Amino acid sequence: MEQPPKAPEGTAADLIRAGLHLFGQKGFAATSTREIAASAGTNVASIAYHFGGKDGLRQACGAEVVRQIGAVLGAIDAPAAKSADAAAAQLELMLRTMVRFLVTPGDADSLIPFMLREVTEDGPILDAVYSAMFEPMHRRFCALWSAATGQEADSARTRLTVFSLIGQVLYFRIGRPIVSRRMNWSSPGRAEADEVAELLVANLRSILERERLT
Amino acid sequence: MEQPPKAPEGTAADLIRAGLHLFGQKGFAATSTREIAASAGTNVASIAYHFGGKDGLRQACGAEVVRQIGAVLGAIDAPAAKSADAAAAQLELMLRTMVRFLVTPGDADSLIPFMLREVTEDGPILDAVYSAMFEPMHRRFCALWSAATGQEADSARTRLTVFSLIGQVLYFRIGRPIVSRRMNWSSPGRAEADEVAELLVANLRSILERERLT
DNA sequence: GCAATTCAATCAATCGTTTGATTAAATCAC
DNA sequence: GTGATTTAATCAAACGATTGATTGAATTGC
Repeated sequence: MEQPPKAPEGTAADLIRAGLHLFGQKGFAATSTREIAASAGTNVASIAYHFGGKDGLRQACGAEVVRQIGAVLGAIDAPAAKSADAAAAQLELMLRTMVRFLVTPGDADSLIPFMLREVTEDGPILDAVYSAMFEPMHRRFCALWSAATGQEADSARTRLTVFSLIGQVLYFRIGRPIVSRRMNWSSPGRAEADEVAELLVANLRSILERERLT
Repeated sequence: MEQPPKAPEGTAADLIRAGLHLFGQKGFAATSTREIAASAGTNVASIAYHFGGKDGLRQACGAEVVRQIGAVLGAIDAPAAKSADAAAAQLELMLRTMVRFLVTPGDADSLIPFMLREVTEDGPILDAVYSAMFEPMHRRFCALWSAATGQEADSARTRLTVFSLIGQVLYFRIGRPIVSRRMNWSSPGRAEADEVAELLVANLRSILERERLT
């Protein structure tokens, strides 16, 4: 039986929280260990004690991202859809969940900037997060797409189409500073997230209808 | 008459080139002035002499991005499309151009990581680049969309739809490390870019058909 | 009492910037 | 035209500040 990794607690957890926030906001190199310690309400030496050093804390932050996202993902882990329509409905639900999670300010505010930086860095953290998170998530999406359209689940076309669907969602988070300016959003809330979600679901339906093998 | 801003030359240009490359690759804070100077084949003091300091070089890099992208954009600046079909064709062309420019390795290799970091940073550089580049580009896209569908050009729906189209393209660049892993691309070349372009054009057509007011 | 943590203090290394000297080209006075 | 002077540009060297890491003592929880 697969045990869910335990959540850190105490000073270690405080340091990870501070690290996720500051690394995501200012970048790894631009964040000093003293700043992290101050934000966590502890001493600099705690970083070396708990994680072996600044790089160790970075790794721990990556693991914490995997853990948290895994918890959210595991909650909506549904059994394989029986019919094409059920699969399509499940795709829509996943899309809405993603949009709400990504666009609405909340828990993800620390996770996403951190991960975004790790992706552009393309370092060792990304390797771990990719195989633990991105790939399984993408595979599940592809399987649903296959069930909904009748297309091959691991054809290049299917994989790219799924990326194009995910890309639509992610851009509204990654490019949030730009989108907010253009839309005159001071800060995207629930209403704005729903507006985006409705549009992206409509896009999903249009693309899905085209790809569907009748 | 609007004069195109002149391209820097000499040591200043070398420093900007090195700055774009290193800032984009490792981040602003993680790049030392000595490293930049060495990469540009000059002395550290040149940075302060030409740009007033490290921050000045960062600004100059932002201006250079605007200049280069502006040059590419100005070249394909077409007159307003006459018919809906012509507008749709022009949208497809712009999409293909964007995909090829973004996905294929080349000149944009330094520009995009740099801009991506500036966007996540949401600093003063982004303000300048947004009004000089992102907004005009987005407006033109919206106008074309309006001409192709009959929708209102500056409705929230239109603006969001255009973002969703741009998002599809950008994700294939931003998430390139992830996409490449999943697609087993060692490095995306012309063939891969065309494959992506064809898919995204097909998506464009599907969405456009739905939004078209008959 | 003892092991686990946290602390203030300190370390060498590196950071961005400044300095004064040096060079070659441009400008000036005549 | 020509020698004197100024300017633009680059350089090695050094500046104070800050970095991540380490140390040994103090503190905590049991």
